Amino acid sequence: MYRTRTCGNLRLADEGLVVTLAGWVQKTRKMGGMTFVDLRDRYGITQLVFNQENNAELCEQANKLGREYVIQVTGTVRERSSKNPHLPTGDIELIVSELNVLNTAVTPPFTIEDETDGGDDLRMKYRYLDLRRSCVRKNLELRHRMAFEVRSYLDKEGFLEVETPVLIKSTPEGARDFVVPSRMNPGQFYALPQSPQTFKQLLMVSGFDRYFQIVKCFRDEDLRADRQPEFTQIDCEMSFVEQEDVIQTFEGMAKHLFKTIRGIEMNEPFLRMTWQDAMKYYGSDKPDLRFGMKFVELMDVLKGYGFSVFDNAAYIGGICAEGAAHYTRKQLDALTEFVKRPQVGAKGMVYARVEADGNVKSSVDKFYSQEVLQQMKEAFGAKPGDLILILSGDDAMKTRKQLSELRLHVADQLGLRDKDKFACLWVIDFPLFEWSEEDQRFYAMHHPFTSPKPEDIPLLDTDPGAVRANAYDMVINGVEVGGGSIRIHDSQLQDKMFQLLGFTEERAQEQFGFLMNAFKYGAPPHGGLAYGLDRWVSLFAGLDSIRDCIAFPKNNSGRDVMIDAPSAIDDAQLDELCLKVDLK
RNA sequence: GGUGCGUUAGUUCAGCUGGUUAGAAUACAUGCCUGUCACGCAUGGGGUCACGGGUUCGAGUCCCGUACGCACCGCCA
Repeated sequence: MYRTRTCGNLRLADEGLVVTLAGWVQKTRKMGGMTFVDLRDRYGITQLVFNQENNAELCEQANKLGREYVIQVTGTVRERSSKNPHLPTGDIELIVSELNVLNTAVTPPFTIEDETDGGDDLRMKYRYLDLRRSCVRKNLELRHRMAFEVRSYLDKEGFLEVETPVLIKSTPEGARDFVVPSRMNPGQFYALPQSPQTFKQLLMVSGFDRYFQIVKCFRDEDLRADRQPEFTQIDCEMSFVEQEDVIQTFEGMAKHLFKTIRGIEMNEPFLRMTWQDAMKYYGSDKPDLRFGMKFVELMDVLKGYGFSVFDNAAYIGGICAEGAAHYTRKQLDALTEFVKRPQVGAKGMVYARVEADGNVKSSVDKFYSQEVLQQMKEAFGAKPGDLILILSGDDAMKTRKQLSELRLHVADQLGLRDKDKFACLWVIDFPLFEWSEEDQRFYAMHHPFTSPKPEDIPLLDTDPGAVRANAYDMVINGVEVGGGSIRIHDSQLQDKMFQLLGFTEERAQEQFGFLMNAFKYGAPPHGGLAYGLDRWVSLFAGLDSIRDCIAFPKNNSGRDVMIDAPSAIDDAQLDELCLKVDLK
């Protein structure tokens, strides 16, 4: 037996016990006559003591230990004379009587401590060392516990976990596919699933009724802090349900997670907001509701006073930052620079302070009387000490998105995005279609299997852009943690959808014939949802990037810098697959 | 495809308007130290200043390009 206890669980009550521990040398502190060694394993850190007086030879051995040596020690648990309140095991130490070096280690490239000196790049290259750090390990432990609670909740609700294939068929809609060449079918390719969407719908046709799967999905698109090329979804589907049933079931799961993982009881139903309102009041389909700063439209108030920027605008809107009138000219100029960055794209920003006497002082005073400015103040319900920020533009949707960026930026500056505060929201009634100027056609906003709201079905022929979908997203703190829809289960309606999306009958048959055929054999009404596990975990862990809750993530350009993938393959492999690489 | 920031010791960084031998902290090595836990003290080794080109009497520093990293826009049904 390599060990009888772990480095995390010895306490004062264990005093006098003779135990054997095994782990990694975190640090040695040589005091001359005595040496302290911090021994680390997955469970914690235990201090080992070697004393020259007791055993000179052993102490000499301990002095030769390097960082990250793997050792096994046997010794007696003793109460410390000077305790360390920062460690759970800080009341005790191990008086070592036997030391066995199981393996040596070269000096690691960064310190393996919570406050590491290593940069992200280096940590990813040596991820196996990074994962020894307790703060990273804790994220994976949290991930495990969350996945466990998800299974526990869904099992109790009667869901079955069913695995669906990873080698499937490429579809042109949506994200780019990762593809895998087939050796046995030369010139043909599998695609990795962007989601198990069609399979879970087929399972509904098969009568499985309640399905879920914690499953890897793949999208070959550019990455972000919250986007990896392979990511994990909690994918769910239910039969004989309406939107309300799905929302209730998965709001229940969210509450279960908040309760079991974070100890937060959420008794109130989550807020719901239509997509229209989300865009109108927050300029985003995933508004962060931890704070206010709801948009106020100012077309009626500020138009027609000779300020040409506003007079020619298709949209004028603003936000009110409570108590932010202390912003200096320099800070306001920086905000203007922020909105003028190409990533935001506004032309400029107008600001107005509400002063102590209630008067409004704005950057465009010469165009507006105090009377008009007071009307504006009323529109916001602004108080003395508040700061009003206004954007305008000739494209209402674009301007709202810019205002949304500004809102989030100001909230960050004012410290309003508290990671321990959670604002949960359902965004509902998404549009069914999105018009693409570039391709001059409609695309499905969610996916082509999303059903329209029954009352909007007549609009399919007259005004497809106005059709609302039975689709819903769950948004927490401005993060889209999941989304879903009630699906089309009628093959004729599905035909019509493909038609509107510009599919010829042949192509629809070729791409999705298997699903449409299945629907002819008695498809039940069904719908579902998929949660993003990585986003849920990083939200609960308070992380800025989902990378830190993934054991072996990809970097910004989709590379695994540890194993150095992707990589070229040799000619024999290419020949076998009948492939030729032509790097232009 | 685009924008911004960055690349200097094992690591994290400083290095101003170009000017002797490129620094600090930490890590590492050696020695001292019997209650440390960010131990302390002393000494020491450690650099292709990412790469290529240009400007200049002279480039870590200025300019152009490339590569890589991070964040973002486009993209992500």
